[in-house]
Amino acid sequence: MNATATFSALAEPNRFQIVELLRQRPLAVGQIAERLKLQQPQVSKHLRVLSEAGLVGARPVAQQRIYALRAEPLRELDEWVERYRGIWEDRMDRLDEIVEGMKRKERTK
Amino acid sequence: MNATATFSALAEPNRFQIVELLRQRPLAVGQIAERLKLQQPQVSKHLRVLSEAGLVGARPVAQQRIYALRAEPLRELDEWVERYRGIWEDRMDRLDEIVEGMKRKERTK
DNA sequence: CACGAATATGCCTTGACAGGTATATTCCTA
DNA sequence: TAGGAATATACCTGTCAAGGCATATTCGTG
Repeated sequence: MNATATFSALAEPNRFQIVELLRQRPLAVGQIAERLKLQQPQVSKHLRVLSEAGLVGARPVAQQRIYALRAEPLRELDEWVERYRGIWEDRMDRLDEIVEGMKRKERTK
Repeated sequence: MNATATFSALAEPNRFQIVELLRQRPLAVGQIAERLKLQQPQVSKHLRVLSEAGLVGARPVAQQRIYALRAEPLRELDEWVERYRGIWEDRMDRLDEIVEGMKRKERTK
């Protein structure tokens, strides 16, 4: 589970847009380019990155390649963020208590 | 909800590590540097980025600054990925059907 | 109030990456 | 099988971000 790979793929705005677009349904490269008003080569490059991150997969149809989302990285992302649920289900900001604890000399190290 | 900002903050491995570390409990800058074997200035810089992304907050205690996770971006991330649940709860790979649909000439445009 | 501890900031260098454009590749069809 | 459509790749260029290091800043304490 390489989380940072997923993050770094989604950090680029155009790639993020592509993923959002593919959430609705699979699309060919040209269709993506058209809808996002991007040039075809850049779309291909972004798809490459997304593909290497496992976020999309392609299927050839004639000269077209239909790209679709792949579940795994997203599921892993879901599992990752789930481990942080406590942070906002707890009343968070345990900061105060912790800070108090720290004032008692280096218990913290 | 600027998702790409969150992604781009978490895309950097050291920052990701910092977040993982802070999940357990808030820490001072020096403690983070020590545990991750990073130099203090870099830690400060990373914390700055995380802070601007809203992922962490600081609280001064003497000359120290105690950093802790902040819930909001993580919750938003959770909400975002939730919208993708269908992708893996469905049997995914609607690819096949869609592809078939596409073969019927440009219904897709 | 000088000193030291903890942290932030500034500057420099280097590497990664995104866009632009041209071109290669693949595959259908007349 | 030549031509064109759809897509991938190569190359160049500019930008930006991360690390290293020096230094500024803040604050408690003797």
